[in-house]
Amino acid sequence: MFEIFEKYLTERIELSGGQLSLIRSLTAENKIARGALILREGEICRNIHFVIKGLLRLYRIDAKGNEHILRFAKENNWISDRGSYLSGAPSAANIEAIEESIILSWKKADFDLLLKELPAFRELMRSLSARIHIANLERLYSSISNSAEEKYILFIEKDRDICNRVPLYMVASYLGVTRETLSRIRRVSINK
Amino acid sequence: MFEIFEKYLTERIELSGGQLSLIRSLTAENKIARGALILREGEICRNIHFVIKGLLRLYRIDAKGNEHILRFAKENNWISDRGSYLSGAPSAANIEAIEESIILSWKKADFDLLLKELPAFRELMRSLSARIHIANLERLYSSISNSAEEKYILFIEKDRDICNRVPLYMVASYLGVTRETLSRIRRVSINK
DNA sequence: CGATTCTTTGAAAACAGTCAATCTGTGTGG
DNA sequence: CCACACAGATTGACTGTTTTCAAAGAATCG
Repeated sequence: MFEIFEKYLTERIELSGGQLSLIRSLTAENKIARGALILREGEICRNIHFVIKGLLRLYRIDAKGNEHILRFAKENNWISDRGSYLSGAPSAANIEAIEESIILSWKKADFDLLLKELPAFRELMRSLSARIHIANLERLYSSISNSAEEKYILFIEKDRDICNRVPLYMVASYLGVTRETLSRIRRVSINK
Repeated sequence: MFEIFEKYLTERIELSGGQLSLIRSLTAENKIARGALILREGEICRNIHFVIKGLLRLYRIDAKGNEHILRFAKENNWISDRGSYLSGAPSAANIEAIEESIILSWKKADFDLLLKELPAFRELMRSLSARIHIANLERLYSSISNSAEEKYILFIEKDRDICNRVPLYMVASYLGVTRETLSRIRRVSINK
């Protein structure tokens, strides 16, 4: 499965055989069962992950016991709780596999080594990080400026694939509305 | 005014006199009148700014003509439309001085040069960028999981200073509610 | 003081949440 | 192959929250 990641990398940056071997030598591969957690609230996020296959969600549980999904991660996406990963503080979030998934994982120390040794890799991470930052701002904007229905429509347009792969109550949780509200929005939207 | 920025820098990273001179030589200082825009919707954001004094806001105007504030920037904060700045695409946002402000500005090419030449500076920017990323995620979480009143309370706790310096309708716009709603929330909150 | 900008209020309508019940589809064990 | 259990989705009735629109009250500033 490392080959898929190798392809991901070489399509984006130039790496020598030796550099690829270095990366490979620090990479762990894991199969995650549907419903299993790779990060649990209260734990420190000590790894960064890359999704080879499958779909995961990062979510928190609020004081009332409601789940709120902050992000989905599918094939070719990176995932971790960045706050906890960088600060070493306990995470407030859970990361769960929605589908049976295959992921690659790196310990923070190893990943830092890669960033240090491989400028191109570091640059790739930086540009990804900028893109994610911008995407988050867009989502924030959508969340303060759009109605629930508009947010739903934007979400299908932007992430149709994810929308089709997760149950509707997770879409609702991602959008910040109840499942019932989403259900009613859809009833109306479909008749348009 | 560069001295204030110099202090900001030297409190955070080590820089030689020569390096500071290099930075200074590429820095432009500007005074912005209250209400003036330093970025207008449709323009490309070609500069990055550092606020020495004053307060600015970055906002967008939606299809119905409503303003939505994505962020405030006060003393010692950086501001630009990162999406437009990095991609060169026209910006969807405006940046306006809420108070008369003094800012330092760098052209993208010059700023890139500084990032390239000064590893410590680059590292500082990277860590700031990570912090902003995390703060944005928190805000997104708050926006999907909290009621309007909870968001308001969080905002005063976290940004009391800004809250006191801007008109309430801007707080409302930042929180994603109407001014009337914020007014009613406050009436209730104050009696608690 | 007068003009402008900002804030508050009221009443009605639109929107979203809650709770309880029902419906649908899927898969498992008998 | 059927029946049942289970997870997910929908519906209805009700409640609560937020918006909208229009008007009136502060506050600020030249």
